[in-house]
Amino acid sequence: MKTISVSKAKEFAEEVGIAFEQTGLPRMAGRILGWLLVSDPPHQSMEQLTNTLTASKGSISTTTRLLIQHGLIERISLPAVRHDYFRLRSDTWQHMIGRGLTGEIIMFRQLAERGLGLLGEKTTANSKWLKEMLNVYTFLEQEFPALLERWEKEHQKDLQTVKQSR
Amino acid sequence: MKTISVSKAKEFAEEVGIAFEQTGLPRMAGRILGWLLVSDPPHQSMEQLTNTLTASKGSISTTTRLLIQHGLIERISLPAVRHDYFRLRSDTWQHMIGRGLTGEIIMFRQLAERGLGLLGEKTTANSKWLKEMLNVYTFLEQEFPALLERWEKEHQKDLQTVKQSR
DNA sequence: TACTTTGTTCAGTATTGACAAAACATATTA
DNA sequence: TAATATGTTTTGTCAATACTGAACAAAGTA
Repeated sequence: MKTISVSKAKEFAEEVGIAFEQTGLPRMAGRILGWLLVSDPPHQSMEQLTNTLTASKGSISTTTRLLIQHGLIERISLPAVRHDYFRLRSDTWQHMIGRGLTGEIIMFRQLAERGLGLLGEKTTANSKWLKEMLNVYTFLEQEFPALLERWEKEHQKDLQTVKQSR
Repeated sequence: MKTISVSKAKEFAEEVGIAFEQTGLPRMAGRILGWLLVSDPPHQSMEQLTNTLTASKGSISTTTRLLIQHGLIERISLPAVRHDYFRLRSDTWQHMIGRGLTGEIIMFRQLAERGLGLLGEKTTANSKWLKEMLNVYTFLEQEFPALLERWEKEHQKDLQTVKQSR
């Protein structure tokens, strides 16, 4: 029976921190997510978070609120327990994808529109370029959700397979 | 005949700057891209860039090099002209997509793998979650290029339509 | 060879933003 | 009401980094 190494888990939390920093969230947000991804149990109190991540209460408090607003984690409370716990939401990856990928697609589609609006009716090398950009991102904006739906369907099958193999 | 407003174009460059900042590039990189998207002519000298963006030579020099490395712009030189020009590459949007969307997909797929590696064989609430995450991002990593190829095919058709309508 | 034009590199500055620490607020138990 | 536990908000500090400005390099012109 292999027990998970806490120090390795902390390293992992740091890595996730770096990764999420690249997506625009504060590093601490990624650290919390990273830890919640591998912590046992999957729900952790604020005290546990401050200890394992060696961060201040204030930082954890602010960042957990941010993550809750983004729909990535949720606060849970147990009866007869003073403090709350945080855990990943079951649909966190949907939100991650929506915030990152879908958000970027929409942003660039809007930029292309604005740029074309500036150029007006004139057809220049630039307008040709911008039209192509608008074209791609509009396409992605339509097709990307369809792609995710396709995954969900295939995923349903996977789950059934898992059930059968029990 | 509507002439493009320079001040509006500068505003646009600033907006693109903000947008690209969110994707991890320096703001100045986005400003340059934004200006090149609407400037007339589509190729601009370093002096023109320093003037319109009110930025220092050094900043433009450093940032154009960065953009060239990323494959987003290219340096062009005209015969009998001392200075060089910069312009968008025709395949810039492919690089934008690759850097942003594809990169993010790969990054998160790798994170899920690392997390699962940490948990080992144990099946917990977390491992179930991570497996799902790995599942989605692996799916996206495979299907996203296919999606782009599909666009390119449909795009070929568009171009032919344009030719016919001339 | 001097001079000008063009572009790069580097040192210093300024700005941004994440974080810690402490003050503050709220609620629970005694 | 006092005392304790829990969580939030705010203020200040520090670090990262984009940017400016100046020194420097290279290459073309007189």
